[in-house]
Amino acid sequence: MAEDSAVIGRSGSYSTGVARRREILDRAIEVFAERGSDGASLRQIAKAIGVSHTALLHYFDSREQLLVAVYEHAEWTRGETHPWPAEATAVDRLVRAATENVKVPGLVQLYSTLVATALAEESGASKEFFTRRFEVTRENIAAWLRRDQALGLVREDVDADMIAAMLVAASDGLQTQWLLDSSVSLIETLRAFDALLSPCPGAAADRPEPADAPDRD
Amino acid sequence: MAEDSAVIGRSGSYSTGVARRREILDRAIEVFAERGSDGASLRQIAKAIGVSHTALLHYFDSREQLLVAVYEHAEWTRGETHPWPAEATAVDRLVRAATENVKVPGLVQLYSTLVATALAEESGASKEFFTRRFEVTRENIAAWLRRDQALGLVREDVDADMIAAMLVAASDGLQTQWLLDSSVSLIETLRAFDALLSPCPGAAADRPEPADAPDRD
DNA sequence: GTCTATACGTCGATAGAC
DNA sequence: GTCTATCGACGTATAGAC
Repeated sequence: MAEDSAVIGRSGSYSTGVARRREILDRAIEVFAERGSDGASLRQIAKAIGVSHTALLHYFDSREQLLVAVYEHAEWTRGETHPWPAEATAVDRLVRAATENVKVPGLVQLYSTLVATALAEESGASKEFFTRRFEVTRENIAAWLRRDQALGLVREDVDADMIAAMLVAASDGLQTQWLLDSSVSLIETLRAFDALLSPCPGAAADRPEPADAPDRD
Repeated sequence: MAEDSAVIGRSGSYSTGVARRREILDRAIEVFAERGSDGASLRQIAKAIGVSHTALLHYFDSREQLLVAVYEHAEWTRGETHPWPAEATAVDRLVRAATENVKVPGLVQLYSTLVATALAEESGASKEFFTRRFEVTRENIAAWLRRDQALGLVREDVDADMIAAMLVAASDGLQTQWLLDSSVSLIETLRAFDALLSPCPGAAADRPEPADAPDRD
């Protein structure tokens, strides 16, 4: 992920390892995007790439670690492209992420499968990855929420950390419901948080400044 | 589920089928509650019950249908016991359901696994069961929300059906996060919906009655 | 109807040859 | 680095005992 940028510029000889690893991940992402996580056995992924399934285990310790790496790589590849406008709110970011996710149902399926695996195991690659990932995601959203609060866009009588967990949960859960029944209005429902989180018009309101100076802690 | 009550009271001879089926489900629920969904292979469940694994397939068409039946039966068994106080709000009910769920992590794991399976398959028992289940759950919560709105407990500027989907999603997602990291305050975060959904103090407010007359449709 | 025994194909994983 | 061979466990199907 970050490590290879320090390696691939070298002589080109032993960089083939990480380059090949990346090729495998890129191709595996396509497999998931096209066929979903149904044909996701190690042997079927290997066949789609054109190698034996044991070859994959030379780059990844297990099937589970391969799948986690695929999801991580897909997320990273996608996140690289377009920057965020500075004025985007926390809900704005959730909405865009969800919009992009539903375009690739196979990856949402993969996400759901891996989270279920993480819940079921005593310990393992999935568990550690997703525990950490939820933690980071919650922290990011909480920071945006605090900025939104400082800007007067979000009511201040709620705890940003709790709302962050709630937003992540709602986003995940709504994507699940949407995949099962597309009549569930994913984006609209996420947008409903705008109304729930906006400061009440006649509220007490001893807000410090009208805008502009976010007092981050 | 409802069908057997019309059968088991009969002569007692051919009712042994559904009785045995029920025994299997009861024992399987214990297995999941004790060991989670890790040792959830057909063969391991059969061993815990004390029969060969093929015996299970005489009562259930496949492993997947057995697992769905286990979850359904566990949910039904639990729901039988205690009635709801009439004054409980939609959020109250979510909170109690979540409180009971986290007492049996194995069943939450099973739920998560089955939902992931439902998302991954083109069609199948899990997909149909959970699509329908989400639909029913959303409708129930939406009805409670509309009652809460009529009672003046929930703001009326939001759509009950959308909020229902949001509440189900948040509840599912928060249970997932809680299982991975118990520092996430599941109940408190669900309770935060009370503040988000309560009518704003100084809002426009052309509410019909102060309380007391829920106009159910 | 209830259940065991057996077999088939596939799975993730390992060991060792080239 | 990639292969073949092999392992035990899996879900499923079938035949037949009681």
